[in-house]
Amino acid sequence: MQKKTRDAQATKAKIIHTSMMLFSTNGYDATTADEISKISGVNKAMIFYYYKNKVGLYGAVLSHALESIHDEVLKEKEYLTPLKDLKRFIKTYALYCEKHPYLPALLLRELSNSGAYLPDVMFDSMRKLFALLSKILKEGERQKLFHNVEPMLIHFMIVGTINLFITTKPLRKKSVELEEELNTCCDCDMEYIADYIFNKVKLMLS
Amino acid sequence: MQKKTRDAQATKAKIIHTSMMLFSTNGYDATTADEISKISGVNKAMIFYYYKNKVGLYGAVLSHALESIHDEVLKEKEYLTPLKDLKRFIKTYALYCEKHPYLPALLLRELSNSGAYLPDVMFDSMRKLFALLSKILKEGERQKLFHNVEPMLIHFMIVGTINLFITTKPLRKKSVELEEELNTCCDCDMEYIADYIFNKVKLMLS
Amino acid sequence: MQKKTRDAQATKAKIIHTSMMLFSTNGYDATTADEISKISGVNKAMIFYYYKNKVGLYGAVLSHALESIHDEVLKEKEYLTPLKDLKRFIKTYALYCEKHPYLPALLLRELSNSGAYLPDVMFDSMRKLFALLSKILKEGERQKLFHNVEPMLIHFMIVGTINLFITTKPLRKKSVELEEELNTCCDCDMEYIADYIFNKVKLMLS
Amino acid sequence: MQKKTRDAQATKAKIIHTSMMLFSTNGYDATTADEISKISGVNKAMIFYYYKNKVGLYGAVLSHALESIHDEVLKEKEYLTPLKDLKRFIKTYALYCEKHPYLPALLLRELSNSGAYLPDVMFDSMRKLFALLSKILKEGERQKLFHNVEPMLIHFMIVGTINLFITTKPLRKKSVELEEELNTCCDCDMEYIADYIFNKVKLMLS
DNA sequence: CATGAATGAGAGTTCATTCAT
DNA sequence: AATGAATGAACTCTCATTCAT
Repeated sequence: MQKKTRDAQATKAKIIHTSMMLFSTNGYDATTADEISKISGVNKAMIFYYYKNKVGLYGAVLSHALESIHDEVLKEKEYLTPLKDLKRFIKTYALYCEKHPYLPALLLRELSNSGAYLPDVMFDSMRKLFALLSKILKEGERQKLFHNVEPMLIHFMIVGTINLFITTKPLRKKSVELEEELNTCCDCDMEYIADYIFNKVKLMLS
Repeated sequence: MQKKTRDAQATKAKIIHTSMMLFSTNGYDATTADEISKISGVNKAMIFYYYKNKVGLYGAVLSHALESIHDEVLKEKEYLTPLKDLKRFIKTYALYCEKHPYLPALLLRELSNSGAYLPDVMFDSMRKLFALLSKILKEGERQKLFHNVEPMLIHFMIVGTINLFITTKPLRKKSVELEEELNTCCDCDMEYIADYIFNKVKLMLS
Repeated sequence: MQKKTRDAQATKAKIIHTSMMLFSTNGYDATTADEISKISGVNKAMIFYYYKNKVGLYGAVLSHALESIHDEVLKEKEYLTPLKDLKRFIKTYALYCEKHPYLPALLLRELSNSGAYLPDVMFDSMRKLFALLSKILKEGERQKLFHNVEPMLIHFMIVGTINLFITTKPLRKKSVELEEELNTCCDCDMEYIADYIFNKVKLMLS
Repeated sequence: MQKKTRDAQATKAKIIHTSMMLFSTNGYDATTADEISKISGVNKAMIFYYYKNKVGLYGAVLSHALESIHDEVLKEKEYLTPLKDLKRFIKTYALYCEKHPYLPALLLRELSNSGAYLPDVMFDSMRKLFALLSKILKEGERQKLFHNVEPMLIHFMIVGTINLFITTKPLRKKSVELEEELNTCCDCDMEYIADYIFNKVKLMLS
């Protein structure tokens, strides 16, 4: 009869995790409080008790999802060589996305709205991420290692590729089943992807 | 009061164009028949009269948006050199997206759902697009012009960059206002982008 | 099978009349759209279709209730003698309230809120009513017929008495049943009330 | 965090005073336990701990508000002359209402419901009040001091005027701002009102 | 073809009330 | 006595969809 948890932390965690899953798979609008409640096993009213309203919940979910990105991707305070920094950037972001597959989906969804309702926490994270890469690239340029750098586009190449790679996983599988000739990199693992991207970016900046 | 146009084609066109705008800016769920009706000036019931239901309307909108991609991007039947084909591919896709800015938004939205409800017409177009690039790249590999090609990833680099570039336009503007140091390629034009991408891809495949 | 009325006027009328009854007997908050729908036989959504939201409905109900007050009470354009005008004022207001017993209840309810949310239409009506009496009283004063006039208080005496008389009807009945000695004017009719008030006011202003 | 007062009387008092304020300004339905809790600083559950449910709380609030009316208005056991008694009645009631401005609001609100849910404690107080006036008037009639007395209506004139005067205070101010010509007795003080009413009632009963 | 009225199934949110500590 | 967590029943409002004209 340990059903009545009376444990605020546990309840909040259940709400957040269920919501993150539903928001990223079904989108904001198609995710209902009823569904979150049913799947998480938490009374519907608790969602509003803790997060005020649906928008508040969404913000909390994003905050939670982005929380670790600062620790994992942006933590590196000591800079090495631009090349090593670049490699680390790509690898960390790729692995981070693999570990939090909800993030790319949420990101693309927001962008599909032109970021009209993009919560601040997400906007900030995106900017910091870009600022970090930008700094690395500029330092490389200064050291004559990188040439003809357009940071924004390089950034899009890296994160665009990784995001698409993750969000299209089911589609690529489906595609392969239909026509085996197409090589959709279905079984590639993340390490490989990150290395491949790094090598290509290195080449294109040489 | 004499609004009774009685012109099926005109009515359908109004519905499709209004819907395309609303779907791509607000998303599927947040777009209501009432809104489409009010903005387009077409009676709400007509939407269902012509397109059966909301999903049907969405499919029609996508069909319409993708209609031209076949003519414009995939039409090229005669192949030149792989390099020229690659350049043409990138340029045509970029310009196509600029001409139909709704498309990238709709695409990202669908992908953010892992393409779970991706309409067939869209899935097919995406596959054909990839198949075309794939063919070009393989021919280049056969001719020893391109090396170490992973078509899927190259594809993602190209279309991911272009899609992000278009959908992030408002965000990049906003970002610049906040911090002028960051170069977000705010004033780059599409021709420049396409050329830049082509050159970088050429470099990375050499 | 004449059930589907498809008659906007009839539907609106059903909504308004049912709402007026419920608002005045149960108050704004305790009146639910479900109840209005069930009692009126009109689909719940139609309430919002026609009146946008609950506040809109309430406003419409008030407008409707007050509509006639201008015709009946305020219509008199030609002034006779102050005494005759005063008598007419009291009588018309009293009979109007008897004919629209919802009005006094709605009025008291709004006032119990200090008129914080008093809709404009109601505020205006109240002011016009007072302005009319004020004019009559001042003219009487000018003709030395009335003495020591404090228009606002005279106004309160008249409408306060009538309003209380109408809204306390059930209570007075109940009171009589408990203790027969108290004379609560239970069977007084409106004509008598109006005459009584007029005579007393005449006396007090002499 | 050391808010645990553990002082039942103080807690109850906080609840009652906050509730009285909220009930009279926002009405029964629009007053929520959450709001009472937040404003009073008392934990929400304590409201139900002490007063069982919302109706119980409301009853307690009314009891509290009416408690003093017996002491202040009804206490006079020794009767003087009818005229002096009448004057005292009006004055005491007027001053009492000024001291407890919540009461008139609560009263009007209940009456706007036709007293359907009027708590017994309030009903009794109202009856006792009327009984007192009734007795005074009858005695005056017996002594041939008052003529043509309809006690209920006289009662309504007195309390109706005072109640309206108090509850319409904000409205009268607002009205004056709009149209300065109307004299809404905005700055009249209670003593003046009570005297005016008494004089007018004396005149009308002569 | 076209229109406005009508419908029913939710969706988000609120709130009185209870429970466990 | 006091607290924060939990609950379930409403309630307002929305929206895809259908009907009658």
